[in-house]
Amino acid sequence: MLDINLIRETPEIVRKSLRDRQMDPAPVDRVIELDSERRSLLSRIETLKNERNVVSREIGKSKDPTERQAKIEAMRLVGDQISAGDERIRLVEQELQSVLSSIPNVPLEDTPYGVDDNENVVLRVEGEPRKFDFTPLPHWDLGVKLGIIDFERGGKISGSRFYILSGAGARLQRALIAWMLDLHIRQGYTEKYTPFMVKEETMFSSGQLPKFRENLYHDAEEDYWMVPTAEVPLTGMYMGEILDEGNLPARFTAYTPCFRREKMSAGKDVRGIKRGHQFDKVEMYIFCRPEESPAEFERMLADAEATCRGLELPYRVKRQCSGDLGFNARITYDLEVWAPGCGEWLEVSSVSNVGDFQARRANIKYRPVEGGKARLVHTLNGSGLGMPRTLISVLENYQQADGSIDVPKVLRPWMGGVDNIRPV
RNA sequence: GGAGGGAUGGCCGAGCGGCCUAUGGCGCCUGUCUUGAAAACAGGUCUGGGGAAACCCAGCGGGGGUUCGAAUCCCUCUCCCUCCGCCA
Repeated sequence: MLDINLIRETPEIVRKSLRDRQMDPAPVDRVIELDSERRSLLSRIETLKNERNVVSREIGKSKDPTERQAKIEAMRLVGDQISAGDERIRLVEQELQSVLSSIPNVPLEDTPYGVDDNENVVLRVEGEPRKFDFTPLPHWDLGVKLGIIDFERGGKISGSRFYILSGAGARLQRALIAWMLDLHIRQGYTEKYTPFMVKEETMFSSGQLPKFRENLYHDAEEDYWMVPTAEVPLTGMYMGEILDEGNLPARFTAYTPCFRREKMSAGKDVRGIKRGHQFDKVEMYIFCRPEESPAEFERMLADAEATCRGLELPYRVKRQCSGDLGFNARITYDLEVWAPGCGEWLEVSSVSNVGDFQARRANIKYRPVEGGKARLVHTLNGSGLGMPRTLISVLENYQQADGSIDVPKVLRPWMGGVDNIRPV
């Protein structure tokens, strides 16, 4: 959520942000109207409340029954006006909240302008794509031939966009998760194991609701929401809290499955395991002081890149253009790894600096050591990395002419001595 | 699932319709005293909103209600604790 003062004082910045994101700037003007209506109602009703408070106290002290009765009558009328006024304020505030919380974060000034993801800017390409002396297979062929991905039975038990990883495939993914978590711990993050189902309030805090309702799984009976990313419980941990400055920056890493309905991407990426309703991800998340968030952002990018380097996968770094930038983010870098079998760059990580946007919504502050008012923290999130796509890239990059797959060196300690996956 | 007990400021804890405009203690900050520290004493110490300011409004787990007036009474929900049952 944006600071209402930003909209009051410099609405043009927010209008431009919406236009750059290919959105209608009209909500900005609605916010301004509602805000001024709210303030004029407030000053009127609060005056009445003050009167009632003062007179009620007099009633308590008054000994004269006639005077008492007259004041009670008068205050009954004032009370009616207050109730009516409070109701109007409630409606105005409700709409204000709803409009305000639908406005996305303002991109950093140097964000490249672009209409959609086709205009994201490639900043760097790292690593040499491997030269094959045979035609590399896509993972859906490799997986089936090796007996490590079972698409048919995945579909049988759960429907489309589900699969079963089997034997060395399942173990390889588990090795990736364990290795990544340990890497992030060495990089200074604290591991968290969180609930995978959360309350509605938690979804709202991290900005998933109300905007992305369509993409979430929800248990109506118990009102549980299935997390679409670990960002949700990690943000939620501290909602409504004031943190000690001494604990900042606070860096966390978490493995969670992620559940997404993928309604918006119907028909896209249906082949293979690139886009499922359930996938695993290791996430990084940082709470920090506002002035250190740019440096933490660069650090997080480096930490995410270290996973690609460790796996020796060729990858490239892209900066999201204005039209592709996520709702919460001021700046986002995407990491894409090369998958030689399907011939694509696969997005395995998005690293974002969210500024105080999520913190305002979730009401997460810190108390400066030197005292004074609590200030909003800045939050950053980044995948480190998304599992199925990393797995795809590992399978496709490490495939051998004989159809087997070499296990990347860093993963071997988790593979029980297996360094090459062969057909079963 | 059943029975009972709780939820009040950073923490502990009083408060049971109007001297609560939230007592007291601990912690923390500032001052006095001291070479310095401790102790003692004095003052301060929550969040959000409105206002140029003075100041005002709201908040005692969440939501609703009764009343001129609610931390306090009523309804409801959530969470925590104890015991019983069931269970990976």
